[in-house]
Amino acid sequence: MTKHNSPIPTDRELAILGILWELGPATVRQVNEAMNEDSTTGYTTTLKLMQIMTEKGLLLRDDSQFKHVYRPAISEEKTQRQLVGDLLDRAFAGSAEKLVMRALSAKKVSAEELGKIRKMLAEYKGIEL
Amino acid sequence: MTKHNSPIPTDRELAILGILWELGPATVRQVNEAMNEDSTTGYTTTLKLMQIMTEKGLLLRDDSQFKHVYRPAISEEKTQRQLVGDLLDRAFAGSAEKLVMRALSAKKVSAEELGKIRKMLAEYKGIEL
DNA sequence: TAAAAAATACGAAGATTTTCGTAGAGAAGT
DNA sequence: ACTTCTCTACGAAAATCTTCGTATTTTTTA
Repeated sequence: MTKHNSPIPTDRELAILGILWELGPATVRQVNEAMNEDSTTGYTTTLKLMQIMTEKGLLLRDDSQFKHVYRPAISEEKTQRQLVGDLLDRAFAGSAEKLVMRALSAKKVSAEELGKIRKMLAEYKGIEL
Repeated sequence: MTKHNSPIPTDRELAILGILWELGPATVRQVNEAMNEDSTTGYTTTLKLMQIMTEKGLLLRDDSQFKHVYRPAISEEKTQRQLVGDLLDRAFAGSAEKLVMRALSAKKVSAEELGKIRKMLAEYKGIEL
């Protein structure tokens, strides 16, 4: 199994990260309420998860106040790179082309978004040397 | 949590699928040996996993011979679409553009592959309206 | 300031995934 | 035929992930 310097978030962990990416630093209560717009998760469930994530190094906690405030320890960008890199290895034998192709058909991208992607790609200069 | 018509393969399951995509229909022994080029997995572990995958509908089994022969029940393409679609939802709030961007930086794509991707994208006809 | 409300800590149950040992059936070698 | 090797079946341990209940502490409210 692949060993990562920073751990790959699990499913629920990623849900929490997504909420924090959107809200910015937030309390357990805020995260739990955002969570419950979709499914229903007990407050202490969310709390426990966030405590574990803090132990794992996925979140940082400001506990100077009674209501602790959490934020991601790793940037959205890096986490996303990690996740997509992981998927690339595990399901696409490293072929970015195939992954892009599948992404387009998985989601029926609009002509507009397709244009944006083309533009982004045209401007994209490989990795700097 | 999202309910899928065909189940999303777990980590180990995906490893097995990847091997079958590469080898074509194969026995447990063959899969296990391919597996052990990376890590070390006991033979019965691989066997059990493949039996479970068959129950789940991820694999098809030809048991007309003593040595059963397995193959994926779902195409590589569809599985990949499912996986990337799932990641799109879970980590990219549905933005294909961001996912593509991250894929490029996750893997340091060569100039050559970048060219191929641009070409594929230029030829790609979005979903017609 | 006492009762109620809200927050954290923590253990442990439940669910899922992964691994393996053992038993027994079928093939192969001598 | 008999011993050995290989295969499948299957139960269950081990590991991981998710959920929640209870106890305790702090804040708020009446």
